[in-house]
Amino acid sequence: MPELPEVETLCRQLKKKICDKRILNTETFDSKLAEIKNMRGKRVVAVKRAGKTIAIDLDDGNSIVIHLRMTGRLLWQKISTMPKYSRWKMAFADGYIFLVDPRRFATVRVVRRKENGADREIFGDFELTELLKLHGGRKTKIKTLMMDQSVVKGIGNIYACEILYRAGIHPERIVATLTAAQWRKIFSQAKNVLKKAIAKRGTSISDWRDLYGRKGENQHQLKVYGQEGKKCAICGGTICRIKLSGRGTYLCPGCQK
DNA sequence: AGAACCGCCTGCTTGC
DNA sequence: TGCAAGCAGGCGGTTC
Repeated sequence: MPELPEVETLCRQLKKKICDKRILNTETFDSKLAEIKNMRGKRVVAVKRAGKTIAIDLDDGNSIVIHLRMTGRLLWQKISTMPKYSRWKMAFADGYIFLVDPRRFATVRVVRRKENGADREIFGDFELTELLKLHGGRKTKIKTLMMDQSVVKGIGNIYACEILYRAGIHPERIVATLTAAQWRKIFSQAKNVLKKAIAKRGTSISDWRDLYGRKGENQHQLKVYGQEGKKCAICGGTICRIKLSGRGTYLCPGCQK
């Protein structure tokens, strides 16, 4: 599922591919997306990521805001042949971008653009002291807090597991009981893990592909996610899987207390 | 207010 | 082999 590194990968590729280009046409193939107007004639002026959402800024002051949710993909093709599970497409002079999504969870909206800063962005205006002031006393579990997009944007299930493993903290740890040192560890590992995943063009554990249909390379860096039953690289213990508010969660019981 | 739960979806896996 | 049930999960909305 696309999280911050995957969406960042797509945005960088989109920027190179469609910036300053005119949209010749758009077309919807899914009744759930019937509301989207035709963006014919609009020129792309910027492509920006905010958390897990992609914003394609247009020259008329509107933005096409895309959220891929679980199984959504954006795919560049030179030919107009529709890939399986296509739900929407944009046509450019030199090719097409298809929104491909078998589960139909992905959303596309056209909104009036408002200048919003990099608030709650882990590589933006994010500040640990501010987060602690707002949420430091919460009774919820740390993994749940990390995945709450209103707290910090971009972290999903895979990276939450990987960050907490590297920080040596149990996903069910209650937020209010974390020490200052542990908070710093989580924050620095979050930046570290996400930065490395961006460099590897994302994690293709199931169906993530980039704009050109290629897999990422970060799945080879995973230490706990999907590694149930395997040996922990640090302590030699066995990686286990638990359910945390309905979501599959991977950890090393030896390293994460 | 804050935490937990539900529904949206459909391909894939599991079990009989 | 075939078919049904169960599973996966981000996020907005609802409930407790």
